[in-house]
Amino acid sequence: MMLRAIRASWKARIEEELQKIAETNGKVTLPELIVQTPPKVELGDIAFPLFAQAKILGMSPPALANELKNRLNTHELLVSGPYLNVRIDMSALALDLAKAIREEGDAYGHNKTLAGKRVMVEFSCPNTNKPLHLGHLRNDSIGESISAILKANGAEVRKVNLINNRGVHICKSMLAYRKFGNGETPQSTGRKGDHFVGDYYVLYNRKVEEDPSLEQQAQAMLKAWEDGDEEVVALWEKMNSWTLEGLAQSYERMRVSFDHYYYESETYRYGKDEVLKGVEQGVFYREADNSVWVDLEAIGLDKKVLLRSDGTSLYMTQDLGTAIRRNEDWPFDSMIYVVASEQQYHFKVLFYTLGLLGYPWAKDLHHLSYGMVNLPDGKMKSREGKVVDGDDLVEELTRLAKEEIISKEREDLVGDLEETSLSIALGALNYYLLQVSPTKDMIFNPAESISFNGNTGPYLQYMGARISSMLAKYEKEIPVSFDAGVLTLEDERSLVRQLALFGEVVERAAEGYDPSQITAYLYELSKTFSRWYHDNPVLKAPTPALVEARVVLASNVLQVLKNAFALVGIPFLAAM
RNA sequence: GCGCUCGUAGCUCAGCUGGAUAGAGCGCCGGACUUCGAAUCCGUAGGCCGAAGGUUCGAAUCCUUCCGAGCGCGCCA
Repeated sequence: MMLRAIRASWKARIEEELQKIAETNGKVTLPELIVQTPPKVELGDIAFPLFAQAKILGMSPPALANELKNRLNTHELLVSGPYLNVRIDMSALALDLAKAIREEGDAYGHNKTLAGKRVMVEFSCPNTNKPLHLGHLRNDSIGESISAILKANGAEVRKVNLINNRGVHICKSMLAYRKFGNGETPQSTGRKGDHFVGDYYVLYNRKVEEDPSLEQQAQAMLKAWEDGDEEVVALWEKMNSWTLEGLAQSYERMRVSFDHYYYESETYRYGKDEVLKGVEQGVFYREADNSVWVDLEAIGLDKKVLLRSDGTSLYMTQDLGTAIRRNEDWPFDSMIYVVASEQQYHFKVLFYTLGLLGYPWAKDLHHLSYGMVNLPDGKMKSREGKVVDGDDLVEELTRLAKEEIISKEREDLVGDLEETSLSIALGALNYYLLQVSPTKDMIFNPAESISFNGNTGPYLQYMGARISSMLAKYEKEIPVSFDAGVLTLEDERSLVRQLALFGEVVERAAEGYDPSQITAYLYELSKTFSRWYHDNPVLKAPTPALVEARVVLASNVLQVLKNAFALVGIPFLAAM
């Protein structure tokens, strides 16, 4: 029986007993028991605070706790002040746990709460006028992680990327290139395509300060693009492909992938018909100047325009259309937009407006809003080129990881030096970005992010590598049956308990759309393990029974580390 | 001005959705490698949880007000 079932059964037992006490006191209903985990292992494994029940029964909580313990009369219960705690039979749990982990393997900790649900996750959504920067990296980390977490909860997930390849900002880099490019190409300069195009975007922003007329020229270029001007469209296609090639390389290196791409150059046409239908349905209204509006008073907001007076569409219009189109392409039960918090208003309006149009799935749309990434000395400014470039950052982290491996003389141990260094870099980066709750703004401290010591991704990877290395020295198969009764240390108890809790953490992470639940869990588990492993021999434990039991425990920790790594983009390494 | 989000150790962050003495990492100081990998482990110091009220047996967590920060509030995307 696993921890959850054990808790439920104790809860039922104690509630039943409470009910008996209540009846003798002439009371009928008591509030449901709260189930908690005690802060320290010495206090047991399950805690039931009795404040509310004691109050109704007119007893002090400690008295009630003692009364319950006496009535139930088992050594597993202990009273700690106002709490009635259970110290469960850890060896039984350890056996069940080992069996479950052995049978489920990479799927241990997964569940079926979202089985049969189709969830679309949109993330990344880069512009084609510049390379990925740190902000995109946070977006990508969260997008990949939440997708993995939802899958682990049984959902069928479709990851989609919407490429913003259209608009006046795209024309700015095109304009600068046409004026100052001299026919250079990524090939001729050896510059990665997205950076090449990005350079011209920065150049535009510099030049426009001297020559404000560039603004109008960019607008004119956009008009020409929309009118299908051959020369402009050709330039657009050329520069777009440069950027997209560069982005594809970055995604591959950062292990980010998508099931489907949408392009704004197509989606920008969507939505107009839907808005017009809304006018017919009477959920939107038309002003005298012919513009179309939606009234948002019902959700405490003002009014929002959906079609311009000249009949052309807006950002909101196309997002309406795109959402509808996507649901036709791949009917989903819910959809998650991983987009920075600055667009909260937009999504609030979008979801509400889709509801007005009568789409039942509108209530299942979710904006996974995440905070800004700032630098210790302030904001990033992409127009000024004051950004932490994604490729550069990964490059630098990889270089430092490589140096570390070399200085420790582990080149032979790790096999592929490049690959291992990159894995460590990505582990460091993803962990750094995901350990912060998504809703919060965060400060990215370059000096700190490249540290591989302390509460970092590489620390976790190192634990995985050490366990792997130790188990490789164990000559025999990992035992299938063992005597769990010899695992008597508090840390061993704590490890078993934490491993058993993993599934609930996976659920919580999905419910809250919060990968930081997983990173926090990982650190706790690793910390407990490393202390235990530091203090206690495994292969050289004093008795064969203890060796077996500890080997099983270590291999269980290893499996759970791997499973959790997969949810937060930390590559597993058998050696590093 | 209005709306949303957020104020926790010097710095960067947790805090299991209202419960036990508020925890980590970094940094500081001090310990542990003839021992399964020291990218490790252990210890010391460091807090009026932005402030004041309120609800509650019980508040970092919920409510109100104030202070401070970020982001929104275009027929831009």
